[in-house]
Amino acid sequence: MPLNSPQTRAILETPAIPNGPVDIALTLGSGQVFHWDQNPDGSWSGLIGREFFRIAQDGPSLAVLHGDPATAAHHFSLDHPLAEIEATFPPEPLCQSALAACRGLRILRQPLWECTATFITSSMKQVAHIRGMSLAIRSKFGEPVESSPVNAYPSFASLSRATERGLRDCGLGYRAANLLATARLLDSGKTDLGALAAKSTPDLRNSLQQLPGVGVKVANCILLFAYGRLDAVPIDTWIHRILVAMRRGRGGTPAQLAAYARRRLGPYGGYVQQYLFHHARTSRQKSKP
DNA sequence: CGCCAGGGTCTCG
DNA sequence: CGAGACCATGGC
Repeated sequence: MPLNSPQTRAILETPAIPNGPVDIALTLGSGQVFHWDQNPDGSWSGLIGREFFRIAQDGPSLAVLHGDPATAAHHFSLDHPLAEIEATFPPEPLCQSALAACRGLRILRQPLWECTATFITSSMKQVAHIRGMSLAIRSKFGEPVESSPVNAYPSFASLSRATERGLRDCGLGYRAANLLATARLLDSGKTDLGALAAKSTPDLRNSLQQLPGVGVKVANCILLFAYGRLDAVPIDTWIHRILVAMRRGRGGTPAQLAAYARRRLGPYGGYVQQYLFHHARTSRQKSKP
């Protein structure tokens, strides 16, 4: 069945064109989210929360073949003004080449708990490993979703009833205790991730860092990928190296590099960071400087 | 085998 | 505040 047939094609109510293009492969493959699968026909299957979606690239926009188009448009942030965002990219060659390579990559709006949990498991793990842990946790603790091969990510209430051993069996290692402790803290009601959204970015960052397993880097990932704080810049090993290169080899303390990133990457620093991260990871040559 | 991966936490100056 | 040790796991 061709993607363009009227029967299988559901055009988004809100065209993406006015806000710039969206590239689904770049967006889903850039290490923000870890459970989507590409089908033989090129379309992508995955869950947004507890709903199953099948989505294909359709020119500069998306064709939602299964699922609610409005939910997809919100998740893929089709309202982000991409042309305006691109215009804020710094003139540095590193930033401009990343921009040229990643046009259409959008920062997703992920469910708060799901994003928090997956990035708690992400520390000192490669992207492929994070995906493996996400799928294992979904399979072992998550609930099945109609027509989806992948289970929904388990709620914190559900995970709070898990055991550290059960989570270690999903490959989490020492991260298992952190994920379990955070699930139980949220289940106690002492912290409400949704209510935290009213806070300023610095206050929200501090609140997130109270969760076991959430330091400044993971907090910035949650700020960027779930709370839509587009100026938040997660500094992992890749971005650290890039920032040092932009400073012509001059290193510095984490606080100094964070200040430099905030000053140099601008109001959409999270976007710049994501383009730099994905471009560096996908264009690494066999020879390194 | 050694090294690295989207780090956090604790301890000690 | 800043630096170091330690924490598991898997791929290359």
